[in-house]
Amino acid sequence: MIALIDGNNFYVSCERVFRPSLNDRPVVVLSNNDGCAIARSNEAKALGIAMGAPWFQIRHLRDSAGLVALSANFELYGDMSDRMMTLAAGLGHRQEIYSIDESFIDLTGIRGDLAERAHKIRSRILRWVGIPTCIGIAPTKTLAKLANHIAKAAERKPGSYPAELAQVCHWGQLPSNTREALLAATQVREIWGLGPKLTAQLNHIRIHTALDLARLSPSVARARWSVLLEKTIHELNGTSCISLQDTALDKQEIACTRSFGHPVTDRRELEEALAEFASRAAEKLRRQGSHVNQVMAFIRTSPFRKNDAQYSAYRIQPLMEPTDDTTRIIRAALEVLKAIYRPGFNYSKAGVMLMDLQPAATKHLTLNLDDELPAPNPELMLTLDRVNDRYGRGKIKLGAALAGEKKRNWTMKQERRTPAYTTDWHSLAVASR
DNA sequence: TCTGGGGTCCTAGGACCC
DNA sequence: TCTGGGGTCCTAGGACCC
Repeated sequence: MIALIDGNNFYVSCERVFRPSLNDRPVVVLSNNDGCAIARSNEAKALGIAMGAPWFQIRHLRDSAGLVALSANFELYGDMSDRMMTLAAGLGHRQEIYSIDESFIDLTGIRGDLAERAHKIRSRILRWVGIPTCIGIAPTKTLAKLANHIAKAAERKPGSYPAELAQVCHWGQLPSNTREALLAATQVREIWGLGPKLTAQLNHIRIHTALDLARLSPSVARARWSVLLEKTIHELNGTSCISLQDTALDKQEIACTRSFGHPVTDRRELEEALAEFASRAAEKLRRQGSHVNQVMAFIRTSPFRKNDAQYSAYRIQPLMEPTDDTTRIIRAALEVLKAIYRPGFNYSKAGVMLMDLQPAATKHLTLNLDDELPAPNPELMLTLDRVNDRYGRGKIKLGAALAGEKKRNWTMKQERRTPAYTTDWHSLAVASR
């Protein structure tokens, strides 16, 4: 059996731990730039706020419905996630951390009543970390996701599901007619791995529910669509095809991309933004212990500004030799900008991606293949990372990423950010007497 | 006025080989 | 009129995830 445990409305729940006054109120957490809602409390969902709803479209609910909006505070969420995951691991012997708020846990070899055990872990996480969770238990990952989905729905809408399914749903314990009824009540779109495109195509051949899909021939699914859909069908029928991945693999690519707080036209400003993104990406690269062979950079206008002329371009810059040196990575990103920049556009977004990564250890000899480049400087990079780890991100930067005299239109808007309660001494909550 | 960011996997098709 | 067959590797783009 496999369990899927995840935090309910995770970002909102993290904020509520430190601001209990947000309980029972409609709350959303906004994406970078305060652009759109990326987490919603149950009360906010009840107001009809969709995932990804632009803030300017729902802002009126502040006055009419008491909606509270907060800027995303990823430092806080990451730390709360670590605490939650550590306790969740107690469910079984192996854990796959699937996202910031979800993990799969292998329950093989665990004796006793699994649902009871899940309830215990759940209340421990609630008590010690303050995050409410739901748990699905099933023989495959796809069914565990589905069971988790049911556990949440049963908690949120008590009338429409059997009460014992709320919070913890143990698929394996359900009678087969109940399982069938639940599959029939689940829309195809809600199944893990089925997005809008596949859903539309399946609906077209009159497959609407999880039960319909479970009855589709796997080989037909493979021939007409792909091996992914074939696996999903097997998984819905209880045959495990997607294994637990309990050791985190190195990233195959590393990206840093941002939308700008205001439109940017100036080339100098784009240079500054790309240099900053390249630096951030290089830090992630060194933390993973990898070297990069190709640097991709892009700039684009906003497709939402219908009256603006549109332009979007990217290019991949191969490096002379694999490196983790910020200076070289910035240089490559700026080479790309030189090639793709066109004046006269309102740029709204840019980014740097590091592709074709390899472990740093496999590089045996260093050739200085390009005389014009300064030699890589590992000591400088080490110092840079140490200082920034200790005193906060971006305290020291290389010249290209420094602000010019101009105002920085490209920086993010974050007007409603809460403090980093758990990772910054100066932001600790104070208990007053 | 105002619409996120960071990933993975699969497939089709082209280049190239003998 | 009619112009092989089979294989590998790589890449761009699509679809999906949270």
